[in-house]
Amino acid sequence: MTRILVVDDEPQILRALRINLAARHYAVAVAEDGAAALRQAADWHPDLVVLDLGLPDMDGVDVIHGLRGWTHVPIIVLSGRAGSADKVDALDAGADDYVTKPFGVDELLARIRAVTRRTSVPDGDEPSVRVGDHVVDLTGKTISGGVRLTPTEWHLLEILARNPGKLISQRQLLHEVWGPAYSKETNYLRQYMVQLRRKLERDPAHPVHLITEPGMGYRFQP
Amino acid sequence: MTRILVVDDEPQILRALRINLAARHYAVAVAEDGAAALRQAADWHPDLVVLDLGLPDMDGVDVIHGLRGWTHVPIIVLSGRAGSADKVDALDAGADDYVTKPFGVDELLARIRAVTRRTSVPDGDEPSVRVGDHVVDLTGKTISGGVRLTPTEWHLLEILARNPGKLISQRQLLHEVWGPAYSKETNYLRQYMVQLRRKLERDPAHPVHLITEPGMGYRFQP
DNA sequence: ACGGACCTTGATGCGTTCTTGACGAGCGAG
DNA sequence: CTCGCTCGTCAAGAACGCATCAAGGTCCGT
Repeated sequence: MTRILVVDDEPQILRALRINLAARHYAVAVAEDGAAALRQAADWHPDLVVLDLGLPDMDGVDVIHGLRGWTHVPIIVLSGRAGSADKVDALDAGADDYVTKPFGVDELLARIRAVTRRTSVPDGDEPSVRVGDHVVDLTGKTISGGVRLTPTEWHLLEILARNPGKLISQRQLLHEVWGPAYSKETNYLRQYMVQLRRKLERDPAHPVHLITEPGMGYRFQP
Repeated sequence: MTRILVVDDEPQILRALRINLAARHYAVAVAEDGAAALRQAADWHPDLVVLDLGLPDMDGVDVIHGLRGWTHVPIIVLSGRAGSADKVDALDAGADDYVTKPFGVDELLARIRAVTRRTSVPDGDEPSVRVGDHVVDLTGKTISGGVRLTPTEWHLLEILARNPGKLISQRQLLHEVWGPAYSKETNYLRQYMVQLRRKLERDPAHPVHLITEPGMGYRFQP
């Protein structure tokens, strides 16, 4: 289920979007100001953010920057300002689309579909990877041999497996899985890497696929 | 260089876009009807298509379908029709964005940047350099031949490798890697240059790629 | 309320990496 | 020729990061 975070300070818009999105079977969370939006995004990891630029506590463009600092989650901006400069600023800050209020709900829904389609398609090219004796199906969330992973373990493994051979910094992993507030909690990483290795590696003490790069991060080696 | 195919039957729009895009260092091709657009896309493989829906020979939505049959190239639609249904049809057919005419050139350019940013990041260009017998991948932090570098070694090598052929002063290297307080500790540099050469150079005693410029700094020679 | 699965958090031991000092070789200047 | 400087090399203790174990804590369904 696609998770959408709606950020707006006008209750009627919030209400209308929540109803419409829920009717289309999206999971919806809402935030009424920029600080709450950033917190929600970090906690909940939405698949899409619908962001009103006119927030009470901070500039909408700063919210975009705050999100882009650690995630590439698609952002669709809503704004009452139709000026060209406003659009350019928001898009160049990292927004994916810009819709001028008043907007048609049908149009917004179509743009949501367009943006989610674009981001979900490239992911689907590598459905399964091999780790040791097991075959991991990233899309189906299944592993051969009766191995089961917890949600956090899946999240971690996915990030690594989608970048085979590439080093992923611990900072990036912590940001993606636990949120920006946990950049320093490397214990979490150690803990979960141990569990992943225990479940997937043939010899957990001498990992072949889930490699530690001391002081830098981790790497998935196919 | 990003290649953009512009599809429009109005000569003045074609002309304006061609000039503006060329000025931003995009490679531009044009087509004046749907059939030509499909042919051009197949031949030239553009990185982005800007498509006017009001073409003389066929419906714009059919052009989108024709493209989507074999490619996921981003499509930005231009249209004089502002109706919600038109937008929904085009977006659901596979368009990535929908801009209503008349449009601001700045806005279109920003939307082009937004769309290309999203599609080009996952592709991930792989800047790799050769040092002696080894191939160094700076983004994946990998080196051929099973060579491993420590974080500090990577940091140092990155600065040098990102400026091939250029002389980097010791002051600058120390400043970047160890911080402003260590501008005088040239022994650190000596220490780590030795290790880098030992790991990368064919003959560490007579370096070919990691060159010392006595009294000034170091240079990476590709 | 209870039990289990999952997530957080702390502590310990060990291997690697970093830091730091010292010494000799090479080189140009006086 | 000698001095002064910089660089390459070596060595050793300090500091750091990681794997691992273990113990709450939280949230869920029975």
